[in-house]
Amino acid sequence: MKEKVRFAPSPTGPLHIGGLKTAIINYLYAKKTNGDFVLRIEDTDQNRKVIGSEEYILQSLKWLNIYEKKDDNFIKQSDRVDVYKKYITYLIDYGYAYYAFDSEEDLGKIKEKNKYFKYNSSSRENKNLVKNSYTLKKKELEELLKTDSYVIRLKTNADENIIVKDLLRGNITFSSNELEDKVLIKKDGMPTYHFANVVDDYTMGITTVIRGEEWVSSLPIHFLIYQAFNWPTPKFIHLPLILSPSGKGKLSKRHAEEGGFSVFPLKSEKMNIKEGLKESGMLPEALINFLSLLGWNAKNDKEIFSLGELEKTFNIEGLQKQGAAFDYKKLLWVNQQHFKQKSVSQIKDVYSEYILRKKGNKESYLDELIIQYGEEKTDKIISLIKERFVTIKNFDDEVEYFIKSPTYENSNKVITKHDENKSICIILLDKISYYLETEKLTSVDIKTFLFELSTLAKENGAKGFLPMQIFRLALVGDLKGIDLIEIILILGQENCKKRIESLYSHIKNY
RNA sequence: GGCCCGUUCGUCUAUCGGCUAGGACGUUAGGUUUUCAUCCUAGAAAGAGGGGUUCGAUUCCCCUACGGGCUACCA
Repeated sequence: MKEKVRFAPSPTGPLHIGGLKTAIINYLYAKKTNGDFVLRIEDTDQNRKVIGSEEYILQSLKWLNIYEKKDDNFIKQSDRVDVYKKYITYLIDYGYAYYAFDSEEDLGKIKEKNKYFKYNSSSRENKNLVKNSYTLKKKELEELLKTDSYVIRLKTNADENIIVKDLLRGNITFSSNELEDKVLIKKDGMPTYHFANVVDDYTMGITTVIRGEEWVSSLPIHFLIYQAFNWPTPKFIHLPLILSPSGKGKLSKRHAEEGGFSVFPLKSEKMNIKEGLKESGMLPEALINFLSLLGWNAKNDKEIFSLGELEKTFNIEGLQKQGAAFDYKKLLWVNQQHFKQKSVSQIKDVYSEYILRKKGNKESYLDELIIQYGEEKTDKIISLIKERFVTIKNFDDEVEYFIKSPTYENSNKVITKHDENKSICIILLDKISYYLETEKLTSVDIKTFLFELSTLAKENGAKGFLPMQIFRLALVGDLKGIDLIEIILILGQENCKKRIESLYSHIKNY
């Protein structure tokens, strides 16, 4: 039978890496088994809905390149209320579910008196405690049903062992006495997660349910619903949770807001996330790579995978049982590795998209480079700097000194106010200036010249690398950046001359 | 508190009873690079504790401890 899996987020906020990981594993499982991957929006709680988050989820998955909405791969629970109504009728008619009229206040009071109160076989028929199909007289019941102010609960039996198989964890045994008669249909007529989930998974033909570990405890409830309908259960895989970077507790929405663990920014009346992983410069393929390896491994030492490689290599056997802490530094490293594999034109695409999202395409250093240096030289620059990227944010830093004349705030790193030091620096700057006037720049030529300068510096009691430092300082404004000779060649004679003069006048005023 | 799940370097993990416990991130020390980044080499760093089973347990079983999840008319 063809496999079919689903990713079923609720639109209550941004997609953060926990949800992302579940989505990715579902996707990989579908790919590996040649099955289908569908999205289901679980929006049965109208109160917690955050406007914009459904669109947000769609965008995130599209950005990751693992899902695009079509007619046959998308479902929304709020559109299916009639379906749930139809199925709940069956459960009522056959005695698997019943009406209950206890208000939330009533139940609160009961729990206040008895901390260990459970709404199940132990209390269901207690007339002094609860109001439901079992405790009310027929007439009373019919009257109350007219008010529409009731919930429908699942009827659980006493003293049963419920054994459910999880593909990762094996058989898990629950005692029905520990369960409660969970609400299936809420007072507002909407189904709860438990009910909608089972009905949907069955009617959609889901073969394997892959979801987070937080659902293990409601597994027996779901199992009982399948049993009541006499439906076959799908296979279950409960993925370990992603822990907060400290390793304590699962990653929460709070972390998403504070730590940038969501995909995009999201602004709504309920939350304001300013920066997502995308804005922080992550590549989608790197994020997928990193998240897949958080709780899964290919039983070898390979760390860097393309999406295609993951699709081929993924298997259930490599899935981990214990929770894994989110390690931002390792994500950065994975991101860097992916950048190294990018071509120049890919880098340009990534940057353009990044800057468009960030600044609405204003202040694009890529555009600026092309204006100042032309396509060919721009490509040359990118090929030289891309090795150095950890995130796409590095683009601006690496390129800035090609675009703007440097300020010399950091000149004291090389040139001190000591007369001796200052005077040799001035001599060297003079030499460089003269050289730039007279010589034509070629790589070999510059090398020879720098070697001569080095000798000169040493003769004057300075370090041999001082000329390089001064030259770099003049061009870059700091002791950083790509190979000096490359910088000289890219900037060209005129630019170099200007910057040398500029540094010259700067230190004269020391 | 109850129920369920889990437990190998700081972190992610390998090991399917033979271990001098391997790799990766991070970290430390060197080296390459005129600089920064990269890169290279080396180092420190772990099977929670106690019982079994076994010739032999990180590996299998039990107990304890610790961590996590759930305990809503939220998902």
